[in-house]
Amino acid sequence: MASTMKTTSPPKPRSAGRPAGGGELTKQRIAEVALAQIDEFGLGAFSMREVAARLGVYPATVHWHVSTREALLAEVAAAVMAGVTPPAGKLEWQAWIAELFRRCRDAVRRHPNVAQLLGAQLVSNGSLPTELVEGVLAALTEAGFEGEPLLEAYNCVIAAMLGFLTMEFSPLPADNTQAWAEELRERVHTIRPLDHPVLARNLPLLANKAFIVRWDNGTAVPLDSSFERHIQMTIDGLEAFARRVRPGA
Amino acid sequence: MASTMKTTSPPKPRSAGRPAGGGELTKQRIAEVALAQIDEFGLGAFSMREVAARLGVYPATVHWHVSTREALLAEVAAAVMAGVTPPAGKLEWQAWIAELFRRCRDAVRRHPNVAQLLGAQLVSNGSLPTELVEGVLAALTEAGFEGEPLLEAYNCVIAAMLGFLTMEFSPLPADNTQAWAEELRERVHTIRPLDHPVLARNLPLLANKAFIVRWDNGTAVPLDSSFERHIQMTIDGLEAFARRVRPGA
DNA sequence: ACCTGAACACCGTTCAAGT
DNA sequence: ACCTGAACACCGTTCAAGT
Repeated sequence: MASTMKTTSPPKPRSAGRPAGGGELTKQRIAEVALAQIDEFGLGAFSMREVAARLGVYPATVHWHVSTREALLAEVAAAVMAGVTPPAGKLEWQAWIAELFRRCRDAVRRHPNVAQLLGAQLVSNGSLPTELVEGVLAALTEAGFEGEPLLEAYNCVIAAMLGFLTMEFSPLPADNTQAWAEELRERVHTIRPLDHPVLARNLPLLANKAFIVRWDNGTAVPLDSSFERHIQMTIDGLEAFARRVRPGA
Repeated sequence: MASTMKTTSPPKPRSAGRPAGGGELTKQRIAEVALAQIDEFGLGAFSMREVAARLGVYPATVHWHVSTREALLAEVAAAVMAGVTPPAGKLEWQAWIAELFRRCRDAVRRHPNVAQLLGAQLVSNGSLPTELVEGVLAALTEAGFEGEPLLEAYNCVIAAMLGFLTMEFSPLPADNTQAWAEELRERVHTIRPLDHPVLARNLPLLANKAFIVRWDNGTAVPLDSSFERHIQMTIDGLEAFARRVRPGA
C-alpha cells in the first residue's frame, strides 16, 4: 500500500481483454476524467499517463480510444462548451448575442482551466458546436449583414467573445505562483509617475483588475463589469457597422 | 559526423568554465535562439534541450541563465512585442488606438507562433511593455474616460486586440495536419441546410475564412479585412460608451 | 561566475502479445 | 475488440563537481 504523492504506480494488475466489471471505458468517460484532472491541477499538469492511472488502466489503453493527446483535449473543450448556444428565434439579435456571451462565460467559469484551449488552439475551435456558428450568423443576418460584411461581423463577434474569455482566465505561472505574483505586484507599485503618469495616477483602480497589470486571473478576480461592458461595446460596434453598410435603416 | 534529424547528440566537448571564444552566452542570446526555434517549428516543438543543443551547450547551462522554461517564454514574448507602442501625443486617440492594433498585428505576423503566449498565458501578459498600458490609458483618458469606466474601456481594448490576434494565429494540430484539415473540410462541406440554413447558404463565403469553420490559421489565410473591421468596431464601441458616460459631449 | 556531466522523475506514443 | 506490458525517444530541472 505504498502511497506517495504522484507515484504512477502500475494499476491494479489484471489480465488483458475487456474487464468483467461494469466500468465501461469509453471516449466520454476518458474525457470526463481528463476534465476533472484539468479542473483540479490545470492544463499544465495534464497528462495522458495520469488520466490512465486515474482510470486504473495502462497508458496504451487510453490511446486505443482517443488516438492522441490533442484530440482528447479537443473532446474536453467540446464537452465544456456543449449547450452554450441560446435557443433560436426567441430574442432580438442584440439580446441573443448578449445571452450567448454570458452563457459562454458561465461555461468557462465552471472550467476556467480549459480557457486557453478555446482561443489558442485551432483544434478545439473546430470542436465548438455548429449551433453556435449558425446562431451567430442568424443573429447577424437579422441585423442586416450579408456577404463580406457578414463574414467580418461574424469574426469580430467570435473574437470578441472567446478572446476576452481566453484572456480573463489565462493561467498563472505553474510553479512558484507566490514569488511571481509578489514580483509583479512590486513592479506595478513602483511605477514612476514621470514615465507613466496616467497609469500611476490610476493605480488603485487598475492594480490586479486590468489586463497586463494583474497577478490573479478571472478565477480569483472576475472581470464582471468589464465583460458586461464588452458585450455592450460589441453590440454598439455592430450597430454602427450595420449603419455603415445599409445607411437607409 | 553522424547527423540525423533530431539527435540531441552531446555538444562539442569542451571543459567547464566560461569558454574562450567571443560567443558570450546571455539571456538575450538564449531568447533569440528560442524565438528562432519557435518560428521554425512552433511552440509545441519548443524545448529547453533543443535550445541548449543549438547553442552548443548543456541543458543545465541554459537554466543557469534563465531559471525556468516559462520565464524564457515570457522573455521571448516580450522581445516580440517590444516597440509596438506608437509614440504619444501625435495622433488623435482613435487614430492612436488603430495604429496600436496594426503595429501589434504586424509584430505577431512576424512571429505567429508566439501568439498563444500573448492572450493565453498570464506570465507573458506581465511581460508586455508598460508603454503599451500607459498609451492605451492616455488615449482613453483623452476620449473622456475616468474611474471605473476607464478600467472597463481599457480591458475591452486589450481583450479586443490580443484576443483577436490570439485567435487569428492559433496553431493547427501539431502532427497530422493534413488528415485533420481534410476531416474538418469534409465536415464543413457536408453541413445540412435544414439544420444550419444560414451557415450552409454562406459556405463559400465562410469556409476557411471564418473562425471555427477554418482549417488554416492566419499565417496561411490572413484575416485582414476582418481585423480592420474589428478596429473600426472597437472604436465605434468606445465612442458609444463615451457618449453613455458623459452625455453632454 | 559560469559551465560540465550525469542523474531524477517524468512525458506521449508505439507495438507485439495476450484474451 | 479491447487491453497488458514493455519499450522508445524524448522532456524540464537539479546538483555535485569542475575551472
